[in-house]
Amino acid sequence: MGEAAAGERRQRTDKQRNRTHILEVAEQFFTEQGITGSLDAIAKRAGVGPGTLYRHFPNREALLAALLQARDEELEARRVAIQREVTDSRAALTQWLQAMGEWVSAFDGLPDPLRAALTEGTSPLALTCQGFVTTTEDFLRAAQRDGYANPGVRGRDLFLSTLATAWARGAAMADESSPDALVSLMRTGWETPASDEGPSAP
Amino acid sequence: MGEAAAGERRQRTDKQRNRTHILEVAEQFFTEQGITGSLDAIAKRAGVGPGTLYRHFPNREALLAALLQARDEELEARRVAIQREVTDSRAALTQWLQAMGEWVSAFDGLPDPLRAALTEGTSPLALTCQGFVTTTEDFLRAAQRDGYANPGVRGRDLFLSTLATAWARGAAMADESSPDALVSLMRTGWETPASDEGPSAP
Amino acid sequence: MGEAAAGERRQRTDKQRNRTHILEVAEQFFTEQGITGSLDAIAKRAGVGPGTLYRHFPNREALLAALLQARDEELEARRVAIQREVTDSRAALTQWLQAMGEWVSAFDGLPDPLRAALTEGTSPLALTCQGFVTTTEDFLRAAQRDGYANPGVRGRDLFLSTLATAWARGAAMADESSPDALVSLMRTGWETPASDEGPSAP
Amino acid sequence: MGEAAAGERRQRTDKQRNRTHILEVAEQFFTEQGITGSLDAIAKRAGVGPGTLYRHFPNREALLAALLQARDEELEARRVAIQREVTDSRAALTQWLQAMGEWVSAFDGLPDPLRAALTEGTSPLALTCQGFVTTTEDFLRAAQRDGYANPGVRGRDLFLSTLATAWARGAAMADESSPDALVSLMRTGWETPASDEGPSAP
DNA sequence: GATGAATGAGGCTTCATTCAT
DNA sequence: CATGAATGAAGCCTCATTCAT
Repeated sequence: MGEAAAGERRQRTDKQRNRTHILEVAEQFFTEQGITGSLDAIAKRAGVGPGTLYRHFPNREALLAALLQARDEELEARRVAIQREVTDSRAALTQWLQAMGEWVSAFDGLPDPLRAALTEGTSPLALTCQGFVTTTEDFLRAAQRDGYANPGVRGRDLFLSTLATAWARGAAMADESSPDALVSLMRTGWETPASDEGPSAP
Repeated sequence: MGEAAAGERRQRTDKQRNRTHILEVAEQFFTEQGITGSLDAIAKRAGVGPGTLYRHFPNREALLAALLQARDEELEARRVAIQREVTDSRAALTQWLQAMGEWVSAFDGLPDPLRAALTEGTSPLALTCQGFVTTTEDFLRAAQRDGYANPGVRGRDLFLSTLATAWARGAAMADESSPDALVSLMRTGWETPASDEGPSAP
Repeated sequence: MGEAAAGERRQRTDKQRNRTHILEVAEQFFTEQGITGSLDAIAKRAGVGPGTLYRHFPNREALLAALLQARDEELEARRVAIQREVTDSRAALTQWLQAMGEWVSAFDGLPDPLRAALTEGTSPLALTCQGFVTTTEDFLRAAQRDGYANPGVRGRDLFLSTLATAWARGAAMADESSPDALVSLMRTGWETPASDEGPSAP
Repeated sequence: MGEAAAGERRQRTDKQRNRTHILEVAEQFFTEQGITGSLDAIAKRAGVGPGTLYRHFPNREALLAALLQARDEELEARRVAIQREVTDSRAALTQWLQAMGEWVSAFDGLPDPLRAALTEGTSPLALTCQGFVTTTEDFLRAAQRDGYANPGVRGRDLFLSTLATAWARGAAMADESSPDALVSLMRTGWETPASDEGPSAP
């Protein structure tokens, strides 16, 4: 218990540095093994006791949230860039969806807790999700206003669809073309645009 | 064949009965608790030892595969009915996608192993998946031939998309409109059909 | 997980023998360390995996109950002997209380779960407790009928008091005379019998 | 002493204030949750670091001892009142025992460390216990001198018995009559006063 | 073929205690 | 002196899988 080898005790490093280090390790770990890997293993790899990990991040979701927050800034920057540089609201929405799609594909298994957070609200990830939905709504609204996007579509649906697409991409998608196919499906659907008359020759 | 010893036949009968019973129990169990519950619990509920379960189905996927195969007949019947009764290839594809969507939503969590089976091929579920893809291709080909479906779309993509939609539906989707929204998204996409000219203001 | 070193796998011994062995080990362990020792440690000492211990005894109380059941027979024999051989109902009650007192002092800390079981009823120990109360009531009733025991006293109180006395005895009672003192206190109280007149000088 | 630096005095004052606050919080905490709760939780609730708690009270027993010492004054007052106002030594002893019984029931689980302290002597609670024993001896001696209490009884036994009774009362004693029953048992015992002859009708 | 006992790694979590700052 | 991050042993429990009977 308390009588741990005192000599071996890791010097108290700067808390922030430690936290950062854990995050780095977790990032790598999740990248390799997906987000369901053991937290203890992360602690071990980071060279800290499980209690330390627990102190910083009381559960997997909290760790995940912290991890994603760091990446958030990147995405935020991308969002700003799109809004600033892409004047075409259709292209803007497309690019935003792609950026978001990449983001939620960061780790294998990530879409699952995000989906859960979307509906449960109690998760630390809920805020992140909400932000995504809101931003998507912004882009979508512009596209709809310009007649580029179907009026019935909601931002939330697009986010969920993006999650689903990322989920489908999964860990190892042997078929490289599928990811794009799904994105494209989400964009144009499988149905040919309804022209006034029926198909050419039934 | 016919002259098999009575004892052997009796055994076979028992074994078959056992297998069937396990499947029934598993079906109920998975329906209630999702597909990630403990196999031991299923064995216990079925009144057999875990070894027996294991003998029939060496792992969770095998059990799942057998379970789905049993349900297959229902879906197969639906497929036949669609092909026989629905002459419009677009409606046929739509109905098939819906049927498939319901099917892969049978148990909470089912889309995950199905996706895995789609890419790994070694899974006992792979065959099932392949059957879906093939059937989807059939319907899709007809719709494409009639000009109802975009030519670039592949059966595999539609199946994967159906899986993704089922995944998004998930266990508890508070927002009831989302499932339909996703299906519709998959069908028509978010983008407005490209008319000849661009939107009012590019 | 499942890929445990197969060669080292302990041969499946007779289940009963194994169970008995665990009980023996637990008995010794609890005797040494009190009943709050780690169950994992018991498993380890018994040379079985924690799962095995858990299979036989799903929790500490169950293990305890099994352990006590074995001792129960001994106590039961003692009860029968007292009832058969001790004609004096006062002596009989006294002896029974002593026997019970020894029984509940079997392990350090045992009185705690027994007390809990007495009030909660859901514990596997509840039955045991109830049996004690009932038997105590039998002896007590006889003593009361013969005018040896105060009418207001209830069997349940005597059992609880016996528990409390055992608790007080605790692990290490340096003062050897205290246990007896408490028993005697429970028997005669601290107050001098109320004679007709008050004391000599108030 | 008087010429101590102002800074030092300020520190001392702060420290004292801190200590007092911790005690208040601990009192409430133990009252709510029993004495086995986590010390960290107390520190947190008190708004100090665990190190601070530890500095003031090197372990749970020390904290408890300090806590009880604070409550001691109340009991002490009660003792004085009894000694001053209750002239009947029997009533005095009774009242003291009751006061003490209430005192040791202050927190759920308190009797355990007190018992330990009684036998181990090294505990910070030992002094408190010793005080109780001594006071009990005083009251008891008077009662014995007046012929109200049995000569063989010792103060220590009465204290231990009081502890045991408090333990039996425990957290949730469904049966409301038991506590009183035990107290009364301790007072008069279960046995009818030994008259010269045997019982009325054997 | 059926059984179900056994396995045991490994997940999560808690918390008394230390000690750098 | 106060702080609170860090420690890490240790507890509990689960469950896929094996294999003697």
